[in-house]
Amino acid sequence: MAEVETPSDAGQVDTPLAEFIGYAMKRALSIVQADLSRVLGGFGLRAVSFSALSIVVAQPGLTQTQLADALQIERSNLVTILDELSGRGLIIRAPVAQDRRRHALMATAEGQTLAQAAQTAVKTHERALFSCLTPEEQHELKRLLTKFRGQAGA
Amino acid sequence: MAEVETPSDAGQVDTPLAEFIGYAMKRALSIVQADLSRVLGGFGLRAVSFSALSIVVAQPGLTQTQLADALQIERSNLVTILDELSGRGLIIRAPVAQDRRRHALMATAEGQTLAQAAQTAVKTHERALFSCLTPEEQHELKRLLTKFRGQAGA
DNA sequence: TATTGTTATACTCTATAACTATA
DNA sequence: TATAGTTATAGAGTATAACAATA
Repeated sequence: MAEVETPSDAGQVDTPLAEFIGYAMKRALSIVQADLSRVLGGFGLRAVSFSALSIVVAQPGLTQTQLADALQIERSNLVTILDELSGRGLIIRAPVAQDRRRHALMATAEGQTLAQAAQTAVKTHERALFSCLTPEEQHELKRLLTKFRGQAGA
Repeated sequence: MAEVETPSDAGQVDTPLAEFIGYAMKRALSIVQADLSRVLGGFGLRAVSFSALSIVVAQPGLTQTQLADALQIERSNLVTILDELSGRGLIIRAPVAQDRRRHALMATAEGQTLAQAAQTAVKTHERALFSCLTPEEQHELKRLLTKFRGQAGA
C-alpha cells in the first residue's frame, strides 16, 4: 500500500463545502448560538424560552397552539418550556371564557421586565458579535435571510 | 379576570424576534436543511455524512482528528459516521506507516462517484431553493455569512 | 368528530469521560 | 506522558402517538 501524507492545513480543509450557502449558514449560526446561550444563561433562559417569552410579551393572549406555530415547534414540546416559564412566575396560562380548552398566555410584570432586559442584552451582544460587518452589511444580511424565508418558506 | 381576545394572525406573531439576525438565520437554515435532507436521502446520506465524504474526497489522507476539527464535531461522534461510510464501501481507513495510531481517510472510487453526484444534486437544489434571490443576492449572502464566520469565529 | 393541552416515548444530536494502542 | 481512535453514556432537542377535556 502506498505511503500517505496527511494534509497539515486542517483549517481550510472544508473547501468543497464552501460553495454551499447552507453550509455557510450552519457554521455562522453555530457561532451566534454559542454567544446567545452565554448571554441568555445570565437570565436563566434558553434560546427557545427567550423566544417564547418574547412572543408572549408582544402578543398577550396567544394560545399554546398559536405560539407553537409561531416558533415552529411541536405543541407537545412547548409544554415543558411553558412549565418552566410559568414555574418562574414569568407567564401565566389564563383561562379563556369562550373556549375552555384553550389557555391564553400572558406575561407577568416580572416576565415583561425580564424579557425587556434579555432583549436589550441580546441586542447588545449581537451588535458586538456582528461588528466585523458594517452596519450596511448587517442590515443586508438580515434582509436577505428574511427575504429568503419569506419566499422559500411558503 | 378580564376577557381575553386571542390574536388571529399567528403568521406574523414572531415580530419581536424579527430584529435578531440570529433568529433570521435559524429560520432560514431550517428551510435549507429540510431541502437538503430530502435531496441527500436519495443518496442514502445525511448532511453530516455528505460533508464528511466530500472533505475526504477533496483531502485524501486526512486523519479522523483533522476531519472532526474541519467539521467541528467531536472525534467520538465521527466514528459512527465513518463506520457508516466505510460500511457502504465509500471510504477506507488506511493505515499510516509513520504513526500506527492514525487512520488516513481515503474515498474509494465508488465514494468519489457518489460524492460527485451528491454535490451536483445539492448544488442544483440549492440553486432552485435560492432562486427567490437574485444571483447577486445569493453571492452576497454567502459572502456575508463567510466573512462573519471568518472574523467572528476566530 | 375535531381541537387543545398534555403525557409518554422514541429517535437523533451532541458532549464527556474513560479505555486501548501507540507514540 | 500525550495523542488517536474508540466505546459507553448522558443530556439536549425533536417527532409521534395517544389520552382527557372540551367544542
